[in-house]
Amino acid sequence: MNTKAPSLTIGAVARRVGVAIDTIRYYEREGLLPEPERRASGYRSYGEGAVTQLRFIRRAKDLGFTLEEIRELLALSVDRQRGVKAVKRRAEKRLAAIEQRIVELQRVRDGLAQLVASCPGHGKPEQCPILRALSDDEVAA
Amino acid sequence: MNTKAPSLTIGAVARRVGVAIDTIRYYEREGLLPEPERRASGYRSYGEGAVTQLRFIRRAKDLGFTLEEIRELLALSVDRQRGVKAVKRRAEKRLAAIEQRIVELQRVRDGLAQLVASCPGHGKPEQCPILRALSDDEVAA
DNA sequence: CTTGACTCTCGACCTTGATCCATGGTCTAG
DNA sequence: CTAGACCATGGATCAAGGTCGAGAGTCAAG
Repeated sequence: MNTKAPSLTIGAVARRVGVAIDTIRYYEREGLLPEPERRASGYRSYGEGAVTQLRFIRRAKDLGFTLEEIRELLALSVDRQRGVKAVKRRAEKRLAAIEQRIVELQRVRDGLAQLVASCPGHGKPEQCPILRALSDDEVAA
Repeated sequence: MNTKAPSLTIGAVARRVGVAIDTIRYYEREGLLPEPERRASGYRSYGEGAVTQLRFIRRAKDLGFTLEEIRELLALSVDRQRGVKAVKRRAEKRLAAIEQRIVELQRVRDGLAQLVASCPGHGKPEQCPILRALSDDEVAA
């Protein structure tokens, strides 16, 4: 297996994940990343787990989760003491929120798709369905 | 048709559109709304067009456009002929981004749903699939 | 040992999209 | 006329999510 302790510097982690060093320290301050080990010099010393967790954060962020939401997601793994049941409940809550978000996005997508489909892509602005839909308030006048 | 000049105060516009007065002034500063007429007193005086345009901005914002993008859309909508085509392209781009986001969210949802389904909701933390997935790397991709 | 790259902390600053405040003028109903 | 809404400006503040710089210590190569 793997018996060696990798011990990456903050810069190495940053390069691996493709994120700024300052961002890593920022996440640490914000409680999204655990405080890492320190060398005698005070340098932060990370293992592979930190890389994984950081990637998780970036992916979640790319999906539109706020840092606060990500903090919650990560809290699931900290919940060990509070039991599997609590973890499962939180996961279910998260799942429901994600599904809700998908539904909302789909609604937006459908509306926009319809507009795009009905726009010829030329002609006068007054006849562009996209512009009309955006500005019309169906006051019928 | 309509021969009277409506002349709405900023507050009236705000109430109609459902937006804060400060937000209207903010949009004006940011160039999303044209500078309105002024009464002798200095009060801003708006016509129905401003209401329409403000609604446009809010709708576009709800569709996920940034204010910067909306500024562009507004500029384009004034541009006859070429404008419509550009507007459609922007809308298509936005649509693609939204669809991409939905797909990614669905992937996350499926993963999380699977975890939730496979977790008994009791037992030892080490055996909870949710915790294992979050703490280990989720190589599953 | 020296150089250059790297890291530390702390605090200031940035962007977006607003929102709030102070101070003071305006408008309208009674 | 007067009270109570309403509006004006300029600047401060907010929240999120970072980003940057100063000043100082550390590390690895030559």
